[in-house]
Amino acid sequence: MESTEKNSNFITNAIDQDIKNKVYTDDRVHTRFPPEPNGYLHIGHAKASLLNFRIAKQYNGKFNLRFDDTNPTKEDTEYIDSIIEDLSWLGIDWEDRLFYASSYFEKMATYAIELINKGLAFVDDSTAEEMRTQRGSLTEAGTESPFRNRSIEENLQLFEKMKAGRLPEGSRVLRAKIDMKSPNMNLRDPAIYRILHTKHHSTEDDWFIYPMYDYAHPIEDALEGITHSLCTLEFEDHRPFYEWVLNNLDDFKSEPPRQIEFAKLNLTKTIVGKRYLKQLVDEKIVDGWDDPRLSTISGLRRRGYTPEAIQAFCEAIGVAKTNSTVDIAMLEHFIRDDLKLKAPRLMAVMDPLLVTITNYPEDEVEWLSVPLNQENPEMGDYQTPFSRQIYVERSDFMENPPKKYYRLYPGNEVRLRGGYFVTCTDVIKDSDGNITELLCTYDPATKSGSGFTERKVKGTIHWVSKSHAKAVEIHEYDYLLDDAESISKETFLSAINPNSLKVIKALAEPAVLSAKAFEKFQFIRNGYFSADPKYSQPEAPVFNQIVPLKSSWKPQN
RNA sequence: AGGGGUAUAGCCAAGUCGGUAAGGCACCAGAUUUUGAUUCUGGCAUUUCGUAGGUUCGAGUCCUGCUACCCCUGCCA
Repeated sequence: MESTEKNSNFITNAIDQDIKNKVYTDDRVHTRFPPEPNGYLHIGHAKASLLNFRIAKQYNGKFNLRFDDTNPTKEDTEYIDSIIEDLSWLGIDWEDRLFYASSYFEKMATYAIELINKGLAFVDDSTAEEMRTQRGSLTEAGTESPFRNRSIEENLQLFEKMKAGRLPEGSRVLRAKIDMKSPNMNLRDPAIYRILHTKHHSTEDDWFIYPMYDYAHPIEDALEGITHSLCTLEFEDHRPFYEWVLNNLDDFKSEPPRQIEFAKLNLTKTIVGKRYLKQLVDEKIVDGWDDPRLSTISGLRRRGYTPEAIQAFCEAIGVAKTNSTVDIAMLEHFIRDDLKLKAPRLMAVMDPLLVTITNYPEDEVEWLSVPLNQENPEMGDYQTPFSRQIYVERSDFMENPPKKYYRLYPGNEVRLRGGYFVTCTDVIKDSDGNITELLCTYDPATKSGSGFTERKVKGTIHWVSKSHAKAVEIHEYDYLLDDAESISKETFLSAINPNSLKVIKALAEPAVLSAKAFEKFQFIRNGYFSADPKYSQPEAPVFNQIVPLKSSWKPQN
């Protein structure tokens, strides 16, 4: 259910202050998540969107979804669809508040004219290179554009021509007139409108000019009545301009939104960040945006992660201003935790070794009744077939076991989960010395559920009846990257783990065959698995390993 | 003439007015266990909060100086 106590963080502290100071009418809180539809969402977006959504909820406020579609050269409706799908799946609810920055284009242009009329914006003919030179450097002041002091009248006329599409792309730009000597580069007369004769996915051919993010964003926020505009750390330097825009526009004098910045999410052993994910997709290093190895929302979903696990993870990592890298083990913890009671627990053998139970009748088949999830009795029992020949995991037998090896070895007795105790009597090898089969005997008195308590056994292993075993393809994943500190976002491509996908032909008990896409199981002692939506066929599921089970078993000497 | 940020355990992270370092992950013990899982119990910052000083009865919190790391010179967001 609901977590009883919310962790406080610097953002809720700031909101609490605003409430104390009565900054916003009725102590209202209104947040938003403003993705640009130019790619797929990843776990970092999950953090940001859930943060905004939760804060709104926590203060009985409102939350908007807004597509920041101000750059038609990069954006596409494909991304809009995927973003809506991913956010819905994550459990985020924007009710009827789905907005597009592009629907404010007319108003933004009107506000630009207001700035021109106030002498706060001018049309610049300088080329991009000239502007770069004018801007100065981090340690040197910039110089003013020769077009900076055009008359308001001329600026108005030129801006109108830009807007009407009568000026070529890139030929002019509308700039805010602030301070070329500012130590903050973002205040050195930033461009607020550029000419782009590109078809926009939504406004199509209506516009020839498009607003820049720094200009558009405060207006979008203010128009929607946003109170707390949460964004990532790299925008800290942009905040003064955000405030400049709102301060200089008459409509936004009262209760302007407040920008608060937080740190992006990084994860160990993988890469987060749209730009890098796109590289992996474009260079076909992975199987599309929803490759189960990626940190995209669609990838995590396909891998088998649940919204609940991602929500719990995002809550647990908190939010702060420290640049940090969260251990991927934390993400894995939350999917195990979520699936623990939800997933039926069945048996599948990844690397089969044949076992013949020599004292078990040739043609007999017993249907054993086994709980689907011992920790969740409500799930009930199911039937699984047992017979004279079974497969066990090759790693569950050792001819010369180390100390504290509880599994099968010559002379040792183990429990077959849901079945009987068996004792290994013989090892059969081929001419090369490879083990091809084990001979065991079973004790009929030890049947599961019979109440047998006379002796105990240290090890319980999983198995599958040979004649009932179904071949099932398993995709087992390793991390995309090492944990090495030497890996940076610039060099990560060369550090990609070439063996991150391992395809296994496993043998599973019959019950798994009916698995539908996204259906999840625990394969006992192996981990959590989810039926892949792309490769699974009716009665022939392909499973993605979501995460292995934890194990404290370490072979010693 | 540079500016803006951040430093609390292996990893996240809380720490209102200065009052004697939450929680989670990971890890380590032990108990339970028909999964070496789960569950449970205990351990895990007192030459301690990047560092050196200062103020104070008392400092992670206040002051001063250092250091390290991140961000900023798109007509991207």
